[in-house]
Amino acid sequence: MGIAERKERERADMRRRIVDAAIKMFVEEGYEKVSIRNLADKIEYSPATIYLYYKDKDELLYDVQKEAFAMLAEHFARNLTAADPLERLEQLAWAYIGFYRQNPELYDLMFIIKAPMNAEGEEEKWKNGDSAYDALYHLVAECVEKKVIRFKDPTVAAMSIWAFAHGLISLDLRSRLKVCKLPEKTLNVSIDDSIKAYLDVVRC
Amino acid sequence: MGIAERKERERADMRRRIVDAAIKMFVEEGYEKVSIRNLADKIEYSPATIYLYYKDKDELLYDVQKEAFAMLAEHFARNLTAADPLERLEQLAWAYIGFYRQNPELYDLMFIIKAPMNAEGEEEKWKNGDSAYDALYHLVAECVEKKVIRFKDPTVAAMSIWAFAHGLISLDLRSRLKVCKLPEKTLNVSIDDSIKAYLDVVRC
DNA sequence: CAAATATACTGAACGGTGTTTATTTTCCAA
DNA sequence: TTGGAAAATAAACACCGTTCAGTATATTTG
Repeated sequence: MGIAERKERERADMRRRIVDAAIKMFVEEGYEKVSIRNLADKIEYSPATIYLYYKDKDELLYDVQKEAFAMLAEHFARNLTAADPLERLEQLAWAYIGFYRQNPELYDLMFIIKAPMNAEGEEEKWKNGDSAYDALYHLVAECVEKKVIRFKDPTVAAMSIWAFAHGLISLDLRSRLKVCKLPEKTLNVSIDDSIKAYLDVVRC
Repeated sequence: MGIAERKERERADMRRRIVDAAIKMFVEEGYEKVSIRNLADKIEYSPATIYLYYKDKDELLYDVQKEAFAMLAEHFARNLTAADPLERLEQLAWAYIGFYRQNPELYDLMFIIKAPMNAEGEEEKWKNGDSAYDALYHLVAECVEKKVIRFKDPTVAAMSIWAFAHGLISLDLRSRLKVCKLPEKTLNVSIDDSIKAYLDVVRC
């Protein structure tokens, strides 16, 4: 009777193996190289086998995205140490951009690439981003309540702050900041300066 | 001797025909459907012919992107009417998001899709975005100079404001704002509210 | 005007993608 | 040991961007 349980365990193990290989490929070789065939090669199975464990590539990427968000959550936990909410908000901002700089390909999957959002049938939810957004929301809500930032509504504040950071990052990731005509060397500096300036503007 | 000129004109005409068809397909069918084969079908030539006029798809999309930026420039020209710089900055913000709502697929090509940035050899420039960025920069610089916004440095200010608007739009375009748990109906309202709140925060 | 050459175009192929199906191999219970 | 279920796969389908050999058309030359 332990057989059904073992089968289930083996199934979970295989899904783990697939997702782990995919994460590794994302980080080491980039999104473009993560094809079903390359992935199958990496885990030494045939491409068709992957479809016994995932209904399509979108569903697989949804799981990879989930893993990436778990990494972000851990990163936040390590870096959000201050007691003061405003200080913690600054730590959140730097942790966020720090995560992007360490894992640009994963950032892409989490916030830009369309594929993983096609999983989860019919606009139900998108649970993967919940933990990260909740962390932001509750922190921002505390800042609004204690009147340390110039926003009135916590939902609007959270959306705005997130949008600003994501906007900067995604323009950088897609080479659109070239237009600002800054020497390549000083571009990262300018991004950091923009974040500092934003925090100054937002602060009460 | 008019032959060389006519040949050149015919070549330009063909490139026009290709770009026009591509723009049409972008707007009507979306990025995914714009394949060389579909495009060739649309203009009633063989796929190989397109490669006589464009070295690869990236170069073609670069020209489509250029066309899209021309449309944005026209959109700005129609909507930036106020004399007061702060008021004009608000008009710019609403014109920007208005353009996105009218042409989400083109916005994608202009600011998110990687392909067109692979054209133009070796990190030379990215001229397509110049006119739009210049419009933003000069307006923001005027606002900084006249001390109507809470930024000190115009470059940082322009980057920040652009990043905020783009962040909001690109999160919306890629369905990441789902996480904010707002009824679909009120999501657009929230985006508008965020922009209004941002303008309030930025204003002196 | 005819022949030679340059130009414009295309059919077919190459190597890649995600995905499906028919078939084979492996495992486990009777 | 054998029959049937489960797991894995080889091969194919329908796409994709791109290249190349070959054909048809237009132009220049003798």
